[in-house]
Amino acid sequence: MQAQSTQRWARNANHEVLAQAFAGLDGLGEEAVEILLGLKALAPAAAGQLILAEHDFSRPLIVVKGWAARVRWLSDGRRQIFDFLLPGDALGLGRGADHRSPVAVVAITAVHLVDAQPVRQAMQQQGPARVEFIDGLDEKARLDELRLLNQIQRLGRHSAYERICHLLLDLRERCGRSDPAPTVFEMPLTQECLSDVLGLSVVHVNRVLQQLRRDRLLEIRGGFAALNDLQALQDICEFYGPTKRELGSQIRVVNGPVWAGASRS
Amino acid sequence: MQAQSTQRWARNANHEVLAQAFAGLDGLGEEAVEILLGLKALAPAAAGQLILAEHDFSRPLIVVKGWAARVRWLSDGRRQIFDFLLPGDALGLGRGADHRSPVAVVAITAVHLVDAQPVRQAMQQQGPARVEFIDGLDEKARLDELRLLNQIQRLGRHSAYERICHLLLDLRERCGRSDPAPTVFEMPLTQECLSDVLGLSVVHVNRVLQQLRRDRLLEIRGGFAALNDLQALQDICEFYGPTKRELGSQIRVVNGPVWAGASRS
DNA sequence: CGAGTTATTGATTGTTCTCAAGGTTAGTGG
DNA sequence: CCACTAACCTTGAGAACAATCAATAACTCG
Repeated sequence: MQAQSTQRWARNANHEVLAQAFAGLDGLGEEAVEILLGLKALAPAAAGQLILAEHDFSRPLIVVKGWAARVRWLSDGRRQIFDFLLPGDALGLGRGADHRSPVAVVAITAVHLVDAQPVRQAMQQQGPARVEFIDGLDEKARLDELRLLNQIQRLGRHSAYERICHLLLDLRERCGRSDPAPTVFEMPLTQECLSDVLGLSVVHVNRVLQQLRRDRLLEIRGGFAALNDLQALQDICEFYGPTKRELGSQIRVVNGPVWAGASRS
Repeated sequence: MQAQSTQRWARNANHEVLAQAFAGLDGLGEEAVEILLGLKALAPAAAGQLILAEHDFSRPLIVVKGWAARVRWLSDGRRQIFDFLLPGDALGLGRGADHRSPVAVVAITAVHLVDAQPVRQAMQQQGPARVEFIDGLDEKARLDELRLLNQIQRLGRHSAYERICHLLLDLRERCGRSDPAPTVFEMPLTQECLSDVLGLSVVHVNRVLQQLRRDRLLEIRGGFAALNDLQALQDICEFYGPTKRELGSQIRVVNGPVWAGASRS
């Protein structure tokens, strides 16, 4: 009974969400989609619950609903959030031997998960789904890396003001799957969460948010974020999402020196 | 003649360095090693030269000698270094379609590179080397991600003093392949470089380095770093390298709440 | 309504940045 | 061998940004 109902639930889930874990529907064929639709839901994690502890073996999972955070604690209580897992983000789908997670994963809102073990199995066997999954994960891994790189840029070289703009532009792209992404979207992060992603104190986040509100750039209230002036926001923090695909020329291996005088810090 | 001499150079290169690009020799068989030994050297990049521009298509490369940095510039000249490429680190070996690099790559010292295109080809064909390369890259990707996560922790929640300790412990593990890694190792980064990885000003890096020297913890001079008290350094910044494999229990998907009162920021 | 979480405010302290100058070192050509 | 140059490192003073401490207000949910 229970197993059946959770399975039915997964079947009813929008399979587009699951396909996001492989960077979209494009590359997935009949068999792969069938595997995804067969994935079984796990018991939902309530807000605040630990989904995976640091150093634990990670089981393959895909988030279908809710927000989770990848996080680490220092011994004195300082906390760093590395990034967020949103619907369509996966965990532990690497193809190597079982490994331990370098970070903990915690539910921010209630989080619905499906067990992605069948996907891993399909990737270890021959079949059309194997290559599709591997390629999809590869593309997804590129997006994940880009997100970590953007996070490093925020923390390393952005002011508090810029950090908040940059993060919210980033989240906007991930929240709104519509095209163009909406300027108002659901964003359940508290100021405490924001402070832990952005490496700031809660108090300072609060003050900078007020400043941004006064500047009529963005507003966070009641679990929603509203970006009022996208162009201004982008100019402030030089945000370029994964869609920045203009520029760039031919393959170039070695050019002139570029190092000198480049630092402003 | 030229092609022959560059090829001979690559053949003479320690093939253990190349195998590092796949997380070591363990998983590599006869065929894979043969492919690695056949890789052709490219013209070396001088210190300061651009190896790959941001948004350019990246060609598969492996560093066999020297240090490079993955870096981005903001329009006002601020610079962020994301991480370093050391001998045995690869670039553009993802298996997906050709893609543009999200960051620039710049030589810090003179850098010797080999063209890893044959590796990519081997990964697209059937054969024993295919799986070995894919598995090796997978493991390597995990180490790369760990490095980015550590970098985020440094920038987000560490003081300047802790950042420097943490980075140097990290670099030590990567520089000394011997076991245990030596306490003195070659480390060609200038204080300007350090400031751009660590999100600090050059002046402040200089002052904190002096403090660390006075505290007899570490010393950087003449292209070498000396870590005088590993235990103290590790205690200061809670550094855990990729070898931290103790702890951790069984697979655990959902536990009690852990969120409350966790923030110290 | 009441308890707990989340947001806001003020005052103060501290870390880190900026600007500006001087010193050191290593390499180069005469 | 020495003057010269260009990186690189060091130092001081002042300012800006963000953290901390402490308290109060607003919201949320049962």
